Amino acid sequence: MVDLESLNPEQLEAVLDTTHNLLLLACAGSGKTRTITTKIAYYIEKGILKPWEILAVTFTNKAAYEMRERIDSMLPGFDLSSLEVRTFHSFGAWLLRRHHAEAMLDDNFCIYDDDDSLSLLTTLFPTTDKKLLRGFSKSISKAKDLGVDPDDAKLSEIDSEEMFRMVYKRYESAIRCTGNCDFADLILLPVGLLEEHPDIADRYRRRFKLILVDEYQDSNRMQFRLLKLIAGESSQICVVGDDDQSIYAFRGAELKNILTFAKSFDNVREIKIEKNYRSTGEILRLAGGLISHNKERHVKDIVSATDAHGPLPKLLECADGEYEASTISSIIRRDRLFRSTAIIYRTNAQSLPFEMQLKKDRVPYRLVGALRFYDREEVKDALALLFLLVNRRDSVNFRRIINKPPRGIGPKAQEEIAGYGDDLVTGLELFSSGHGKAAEGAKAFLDNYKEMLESVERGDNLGDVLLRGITHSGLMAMYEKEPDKNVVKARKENLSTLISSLSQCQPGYESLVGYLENITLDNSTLGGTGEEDTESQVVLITMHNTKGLEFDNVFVAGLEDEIIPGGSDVRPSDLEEERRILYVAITRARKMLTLSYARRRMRWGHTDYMHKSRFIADFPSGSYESNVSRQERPPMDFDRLVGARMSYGKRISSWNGTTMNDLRKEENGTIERIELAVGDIVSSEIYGKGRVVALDGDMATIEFLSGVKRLNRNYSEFKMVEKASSIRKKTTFQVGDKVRSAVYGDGEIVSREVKNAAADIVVIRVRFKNSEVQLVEKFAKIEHI
DNA sequence: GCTCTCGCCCCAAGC
DNA sequence: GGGCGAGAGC
Ligand SMILES: Nc1ncnc2c1ncn2[C@@H]1O[C@H](COP(=O)(O)OP(=O)(O)OP(=O)(O)O)[C@@H](O)[C@H]1O
Repeated sequence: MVDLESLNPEQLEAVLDTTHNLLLLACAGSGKTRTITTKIAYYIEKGILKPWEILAVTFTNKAAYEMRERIDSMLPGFDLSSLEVRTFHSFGAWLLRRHHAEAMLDDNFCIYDDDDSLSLLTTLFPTTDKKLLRGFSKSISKAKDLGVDPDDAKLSEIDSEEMFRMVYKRYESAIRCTGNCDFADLILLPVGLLEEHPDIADRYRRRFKLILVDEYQDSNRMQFRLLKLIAGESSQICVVGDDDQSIYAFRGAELKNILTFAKSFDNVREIKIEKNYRSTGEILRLAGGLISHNKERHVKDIVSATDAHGPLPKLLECADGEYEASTISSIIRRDRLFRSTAIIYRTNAQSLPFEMQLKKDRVPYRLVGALRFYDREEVKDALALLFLLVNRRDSVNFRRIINKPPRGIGPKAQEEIAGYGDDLVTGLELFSSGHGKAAEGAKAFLDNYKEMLESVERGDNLGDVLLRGITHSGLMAMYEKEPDKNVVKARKENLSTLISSLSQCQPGYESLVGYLENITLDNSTLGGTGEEDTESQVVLITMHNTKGLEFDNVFVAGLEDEIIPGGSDVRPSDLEEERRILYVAITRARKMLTLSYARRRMRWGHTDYMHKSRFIADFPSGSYESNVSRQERPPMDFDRLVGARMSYGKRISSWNGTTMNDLRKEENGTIERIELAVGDIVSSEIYGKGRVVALDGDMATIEFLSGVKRLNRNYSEFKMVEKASSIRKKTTFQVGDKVRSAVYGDGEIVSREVKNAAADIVVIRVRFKNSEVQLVEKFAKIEHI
């Protein structure tokens, strides 16, 4: 039975309403995803709709998998294979695969990623500045996301470069020649297809009776048009989202879509939820305070539905990036946060110090995204052979692989081959009938190509086909020549991962095409350690990637200007988006939230002096606890600062007008120096509890669980846990004594036994109201009453 | 056409 | 720090 009991009234309404188009505009953690998942399961269980009549669209692949999994577990025994849970792009690919001829694509078209698009541009314009081409590549995808074609008058608003229109035009005709498509085409081409073929559109309109879109605030103009095209008279549309979580403007996301939903569709019912089931009140207060600084938003509250409370969020100031990583790692180890913990940052480049630190400290972790498996050179090379196998017009992959390893077929020869026509394999055959080194190389390449093709058609295991392919082509030998043995090893491991994943596919052509589509759409399907056990590994992830996820413990690192908010051209609208990105990261936390920033950070091989993020000022006062961890900071940072000012010139802009006096004020700041004596038990925010072993002027040597540290008392803050004097003057108890404990309440001593007189280990048993506990007398936190 | 070295410049985030 | 492209020299 699908569980409707635990839903709140609004969620229940959204699940049960079968007659309206629904807009669920609700805050973070309000159970939007849970609602639509339940709705799908409910419709299927009650027989309201068949699985194939439902289409659910998510924003990321991860979200799609999770949603399918949740539905599966709600409906054991149902066959859900015909239920479509996809990202917009994967849905587009699915449509195009079914109607490739009408869309003018190859039977076995593959999808070009951003790199491939850039390669295509490079072959079209070999003499044009690479940086310029990169910009064009971005502009082209932006134009396509907006549905602006090369003849559109508004094109110059996207890219004012004079030659852009011509570049865009030639790119479009070149990609059509390959029979393949790029990411933007996955939305653009289906829109064209359905507009030009009403009969096809009708089929899908009749088929999908319920269409749900998660994270609708991040849909773009073309995705909206696609949604309109597949929404039929009798279909019910249900979109859910949160305008405060719109973080994909850079990809053309338009908040307008969700804010004007009621105008775009008929018979709309809007449901709002302002209750959060995920986080503690403390976390919500901080998050709510932050987002309330955005002007362009629908003001809504975010209040705790469960009234859960927990520790106040913490803000850590760290001397540098490495120190930030080691601090976070030591907190993770100190509090044993190995389960359901994430370290979240703005850019992938920030993951490195965490990877190194966690590896050193033997904390199991999983890196999400980053250098994606299929983006690695050797993997792309090997795949290029396969791409060419399924589509002979794939010029991008042809050029990638034809002269790798070198076989004398340079740019000139490549032009000649391309001159024979779009079918590059036929071109290569014609070329190979000539003479010379290049023709010989072409023959060798063709032999391998044909051998691979035949073995796929024969039904050989696909992994074996690839292994033979990369061996005969000389790719493998080429990688082995690399002088750095570690690189060789890593490459071989990656190739072997690739081969073994391929060998698990069904043999044959069709299955190969499917495999290739899958890996382009979802880069995360392979790679990493292979262990998908996120629950017991610390997850390293970007803010964008965490959308829709949740963790008990969240560290948000790198809260510095020029990281978040990033970039230097801070337009107000960008700033609001940056604030939303941080808001998304913060609202992933269920119980514990720790924010951190570094005062200096290594970037591009030199040290930058950072200023803490301006967003920190947006947090309500008292909503977080700033420990200001100054331990490692040399007392006089100013000399270095002045040096930096002179040598780095404009880079000092990152100080954003902070004056020396501000710094000094901060420097004299809030350290409260407490009296210490040898033997005292103190606690430090960074290192946890420790025992003072020596005092020497300003320096205190303290033994922490993680090791002995020598700290300057002017720059380190401690809390007294237990004075040594009070430890010595410890109380003893007698059987029958009435005692009080902060944890257990009042109780009575029932036994007392000296276990080891020399070490002063005396075990007492105390009976409290609800329990009986055994304690070591000298450590017991109880007192006489 | 291949390979090695020098010097440049680091703008993201995602499908 | 490092990846990458330009250009020299083979
Ligand atoms: N009615 C409810 N009772 C108890 N827990 C709930 C309820 N609704 C949702 N939750 C829990 O709240 C958490 C957040 O739910 P969910 O991920 O569906 O929210 P969301 O609105 O999609 O969040 P976000 O927009 O931040 O990604 C989940 O752990 C979910 O199980």
